[in-house]
Amino acid sequence: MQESKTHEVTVDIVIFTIRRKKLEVLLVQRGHEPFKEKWAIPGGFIRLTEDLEDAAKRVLYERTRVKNLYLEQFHTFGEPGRYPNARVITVSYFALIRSDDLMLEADQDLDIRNVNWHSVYNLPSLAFDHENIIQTALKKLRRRLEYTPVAFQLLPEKFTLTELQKTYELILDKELDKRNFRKKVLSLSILNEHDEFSKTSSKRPARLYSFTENPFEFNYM
Amino acid sequence: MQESKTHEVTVDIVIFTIRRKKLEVLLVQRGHEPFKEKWAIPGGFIRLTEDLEDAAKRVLYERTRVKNLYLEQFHTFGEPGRYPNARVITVSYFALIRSDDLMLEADQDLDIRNVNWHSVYNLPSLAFDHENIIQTALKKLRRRLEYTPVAFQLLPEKFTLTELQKTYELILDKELDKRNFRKKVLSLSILNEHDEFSKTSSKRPARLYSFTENPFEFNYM
DNA sequence: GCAAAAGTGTTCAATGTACACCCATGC
DNA sequence: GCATGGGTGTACATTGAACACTTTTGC
Repeated sequence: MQESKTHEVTVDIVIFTIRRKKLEVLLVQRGHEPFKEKWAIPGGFIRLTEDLEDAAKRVLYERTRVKNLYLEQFHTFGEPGRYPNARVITVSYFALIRSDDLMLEADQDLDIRNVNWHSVYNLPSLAFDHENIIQTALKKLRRRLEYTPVAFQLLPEKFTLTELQKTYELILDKELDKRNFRKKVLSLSILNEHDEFSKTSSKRPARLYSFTENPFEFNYM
Repeated sequence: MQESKTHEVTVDIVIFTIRRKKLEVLLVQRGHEPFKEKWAIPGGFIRLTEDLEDAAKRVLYERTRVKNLYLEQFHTFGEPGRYPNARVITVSYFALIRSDDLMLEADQDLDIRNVNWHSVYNLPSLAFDHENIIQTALKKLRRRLEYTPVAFQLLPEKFTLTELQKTYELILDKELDKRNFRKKVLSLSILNEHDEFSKTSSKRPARLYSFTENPFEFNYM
């Protein structure tokens, strides 16, 4: 048998956010071969004494300066041909990041020259098998949405029901009925109703809600 | 950063079957340290040019002489402390194997001295984090059962509805209503009704059914 | 006062759940 | 003829899906 020590192991992360009323993923433009100048999802090698999830958090932090977000391992990709001239196995995670956390980004001395958000429904040509990884992440995210109200991870602390519905619609890529959606989500007893109203819309103010649960209790596997 | 090449990568497989009217998993008793004499799930190193799933199939074949069964990657475990004195990341699969395929086992010159089936609800003390891996596999299997009639993978080509129901009950660890179960499963249009009847029971013969679909089309992710 | 988004209920269909008795056979 | 597992249907509750108008505010 060949020695196992010639494998390399990375984490790659599909980072989703809602931005400009679209579901977007964070991509990095590669500065070197292979796939120079192609876009790729953020990733990095796992340190020897580092937990997989910690490695994912670290890579994420390096790219976005965001901590404590929703992170879920969804698949490990390791076809021998997926990486040119090396055997690289990648443990893949997807992350959900709130748009208001993202606002902090500009305050940091982050090098964002070659980092950009792209609509998940209109991706550029991607390096490696990253197209497949993103599509797989999206499928898993949609399925996860059936079980847990994970969309809250993409919203600010307080949000309107319309914002919540739009988030579902962007993830599922289909329109939902407003009355049915509200009835359903209110019946789940996961929302706090506030006496505050959104003034961002220039029309009738919308009631604000927040989420009742600890977001990290959604740990189905 | 430390060099990634000191990681070792394995596949581990939780192999389920229905045996002696129980849901059982295949365990191997370790012959050497660490965890000498403890039971463990089958596993092995991934070869450098080998796909992850092919590695899982190979390990499975080495242990059971069974090919072409249901195999699904469910999680990758890599806590730094999970393996003593080494960093071993394991890509874990669960497999479903038919009891009639298993009958072939005795015909082979397989070394089964330190291999045995154990009820998943009554496991011995296990090596490494394998207890956790098995429990995680069971959760995933149960969830998968909600989507796909994957229990067919555990049954012979032709089976009775009672056998199918028992399989569901063993996986879910709860009793199901006979009339509701039959109504549901017959409404799915996934069964061929045969004019043959089971004679194994010493009472009224039960009609035999088979599965209509290619079992490997259930490739949700 | 009108444009725009917020907010609100009912009807119907489909699905899930609870529940008990007769049937065909082997012995 | 009786013990054993096979086989069957109905009533009710829950959930999901379709569908349109009034309210509140900014301008």
